Amino acid sequence: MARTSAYHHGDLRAACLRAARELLEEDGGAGLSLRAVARRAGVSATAPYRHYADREALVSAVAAEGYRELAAHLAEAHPAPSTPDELAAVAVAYVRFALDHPALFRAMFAEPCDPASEERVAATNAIREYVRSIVRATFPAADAEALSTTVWALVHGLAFLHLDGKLDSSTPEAVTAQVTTAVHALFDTAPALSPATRR
Amino acid sequence: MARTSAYHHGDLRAACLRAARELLEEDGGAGLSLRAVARRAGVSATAPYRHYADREALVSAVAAEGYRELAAHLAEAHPAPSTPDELAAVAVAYVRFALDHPALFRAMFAEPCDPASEERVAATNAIREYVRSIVRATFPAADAEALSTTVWALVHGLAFLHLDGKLDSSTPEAVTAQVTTAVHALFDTAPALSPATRR
DNA sequence: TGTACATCAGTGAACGCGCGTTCACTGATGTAC
DNA sequence: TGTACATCAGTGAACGCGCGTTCACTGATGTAC
Repeated sequence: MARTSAYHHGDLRAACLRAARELLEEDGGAGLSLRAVARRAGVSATAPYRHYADREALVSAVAAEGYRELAAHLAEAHPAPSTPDELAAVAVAYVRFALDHPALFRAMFAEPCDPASEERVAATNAIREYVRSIVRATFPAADAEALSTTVWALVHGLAFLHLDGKLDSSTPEAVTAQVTTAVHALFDTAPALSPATRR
Repeated sequence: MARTSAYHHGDLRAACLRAARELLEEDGGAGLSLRAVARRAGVSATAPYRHYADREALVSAVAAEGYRELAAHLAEAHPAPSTPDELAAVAVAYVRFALDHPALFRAMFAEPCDPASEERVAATNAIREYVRSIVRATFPAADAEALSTTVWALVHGLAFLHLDGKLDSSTPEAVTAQVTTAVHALFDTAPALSPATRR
């Protein structure tokens, strides 16, 4: 900890982010106020204003962090997928992330995004590029632009429908099965798109 | 109007719903409070409590109405789709509905649904059944359960990504093109699923 | 048809709450000489 | 190495706000006789 004294916090900016994340996990999106964040960081209600212009700025920063974590989580599921099966594993990771961090995921997507937040725009572009590169690797012959939109939408929709209880999310296995089935429905019967590596 | 006097409103329940809808369209989800609804309905702040147990009950009623309207809107796009093209038209209608009523659509999906609201549960089941019946008509040979999940997720994901500005929604044509392309990506290259009626 | 009365659907004052944000301030830190 | 001073990062009181909800109430309506 760089905490140098009781007065000067050390790294309040990061502490606010951490507090905001905790509030999201515990109270859902409703509990995410600047005052609550300050309270949890053990600091006066106005201290965060030294680091964030206003509430919106904090929320954008949280969302951007979420995007980065999501990207890392996907990469962890498979660093460079190039078959439908590997792609399905990444899809499962995407949905899992949403289910494991529901309030964060909602904060990232379920409110109008402030286009003025460069950090946030950059982070979502990174996701988009990541999906595109996977599709390119998996289906070199296909129109990567169109197909990657389709893939992203399918997976994103699965995430939200699960999040909202429209699909059975009672066990991790049920989720995995549904996501895997859906991804295969998109690809397995599509010879024109099939990659060379397919069994 | 059944308005029988200035004191007794006549049909405050319906008026609250209408007011809530207007607030959603104008102010987005943030403006949807019981007090604002009462104000707009021209009634004291506490009058709505005669018709709704609490704020949550009102929101659920609004969401349920939204589901019913969405269903009607889809049926209008095509009463009984049975080809990929017709299904694509319904998909476009789904996404259009989301873009035309963003705050309503978010209220329907983007917050944890109260499972205690029977009206709401029934309405979302209706949507699910509707999607399933379309898939059954279009692909008699397929596993309707699995495929309808895939279709719904794809379309739902497209709706949300457009809503959040992750896809180009600048013109209705752009949206239509993207949705149509995505739906065809799912089906056109899938001979095993193709219906008899396909060209 | 007229009246007494129960019921229904409103009112309005009041409660306590947490919020975002401003402001003048002050304690701690770091830098120039 | 010591000191003066600018700057930085906090504080805490205060602002005005809108919210959900409660409560005792009252005006309007409808029904039984």
